[in-house]
Amino acid sequence: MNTLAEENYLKSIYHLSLNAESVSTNQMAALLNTKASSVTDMLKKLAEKELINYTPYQGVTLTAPGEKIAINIIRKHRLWEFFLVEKLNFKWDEVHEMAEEMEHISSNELIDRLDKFMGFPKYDPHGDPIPDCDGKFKTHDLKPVSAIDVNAGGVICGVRDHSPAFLQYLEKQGLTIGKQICVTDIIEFDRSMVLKMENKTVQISREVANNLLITL
Amino acid sequence: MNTLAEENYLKSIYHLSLNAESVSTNQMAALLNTKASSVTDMLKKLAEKELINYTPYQGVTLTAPGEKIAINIIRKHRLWEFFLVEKLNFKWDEVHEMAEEMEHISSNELIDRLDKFMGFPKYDPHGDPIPDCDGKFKTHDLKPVSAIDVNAGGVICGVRDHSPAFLQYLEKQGLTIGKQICVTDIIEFDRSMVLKMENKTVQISREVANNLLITL
DNA sequence: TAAAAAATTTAGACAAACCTAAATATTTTA
DNA sequence: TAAAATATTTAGGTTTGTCTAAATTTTTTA
Ligand SMILES: [Mn+2]
Ligand SMILES: [Mn+2]
Ligand SMILES: [Mn+2]
Ligand SMILES: [Mn+2]
Repeated sequence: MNTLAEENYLKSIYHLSLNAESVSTNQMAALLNTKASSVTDMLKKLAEKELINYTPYQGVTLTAPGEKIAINIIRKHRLWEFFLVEKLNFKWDEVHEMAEEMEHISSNELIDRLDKFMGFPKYDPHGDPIPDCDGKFKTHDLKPVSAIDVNAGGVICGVRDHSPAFLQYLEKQGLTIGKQICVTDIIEFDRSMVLKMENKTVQISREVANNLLITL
Repeated sequence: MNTLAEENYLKSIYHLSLNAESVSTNQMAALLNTKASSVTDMLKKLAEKELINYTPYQGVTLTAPGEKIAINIIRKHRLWEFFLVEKLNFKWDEVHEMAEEMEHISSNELIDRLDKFMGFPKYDPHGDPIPDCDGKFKTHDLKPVSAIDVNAGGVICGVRDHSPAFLQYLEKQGLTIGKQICVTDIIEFDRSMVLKMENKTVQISREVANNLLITL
């Protein structure tokens, strides 16, 4: 099928496309921890296979077949993360690197059975939606905590930053998926936010508030 | 750590070493579906890393570190096969290729937790022993059915041939791991064997008898 | 035990996926 | 709107793991 490198490039293009019309060479190089010239080489190869639309200097978008492959990789990534947390008791900050490897196991039959084995979960441990075997999924409508006002609140349903450092911090504060929060104050000096939770109050920086997502 | 190709070579050397003092270049080329010259290149590389003992023209053996790596790959292979059969309901003839990929997932913590999740199984779906996290395992003392006499018998505990064709054939005849059998007759003409099982009788060729293993 | 046959290694290439440095195109800014 | 700055591509290499063809070593056989 496709090589591991090709799969990682397609997945990166998909992720970066969520925040912009088209994706630039440098964006990809930064995300993939590689050099712009290496990205250009791969873009030519993916364009040759008609998995991306590529015009030199103008950035790239996925074609329909390219997007299908990208979504399938993401499906595998998230299902394996769910497995690692729910069945093998890993913490949500420990699973990403393992899933980066496991997402390349090729069998679709395997992943469909894994999906069934776990009861067709809809969201991964970080709150991200898991595409079904046809690539369909719905995102709930999320807002960063930083975007809501005093006395408003909601349920924590996702994170923007998936780094272990951030996830560990949230865990320690009890700010995990499914928790109800309410903003009780915004400190004028640095715009940090005071959150009321079921049985305690925590104060988070603007930076943290930007990366913590809730549903209203 | 080691590349996927290196791991596959080490594993092959381990498997071939079970039937001979040292392993030849051509044996490896046949098993790995590659050319002898490619094998020579890799042997130099593995010798450089001190994972094998290699004298040109004289074949190879694993060093202690090389064997440790090989056994760990085999541990992963067999645990994933067990998972696929016991948890995802694959048949024993369907899992080998998937496990060939999964055995290269690098995390040992993952495999140790998988082991625990499944209750520390001792044998894989084909009857092969699963090394524990220290690389230790014991093989039960097996004989091919072809080596036993009329009126002798035992319990099916392994296979020598892991091909889907052979495994499917055994499945169809009910000759699966754990079944009790007894040799009731050996046909003089072609030395095929008649086996009595719990509630039926089957006749198998010499070829099949050579590849079916039992404990006495 | 010397030739023939077989096994193995060496030499020289190639594709994939990277890299650095140089060239070129695009965008920003004065 | 022309420099300057930035982004991207091209040119030329490297490493890994493969290949074919040729050379060499070992084993078999007559
Ligand atoms: Mn992840
Ligand atoms: Mn995730
Ligand atoms: Mn197997
Ligand atoms: Mn097996």
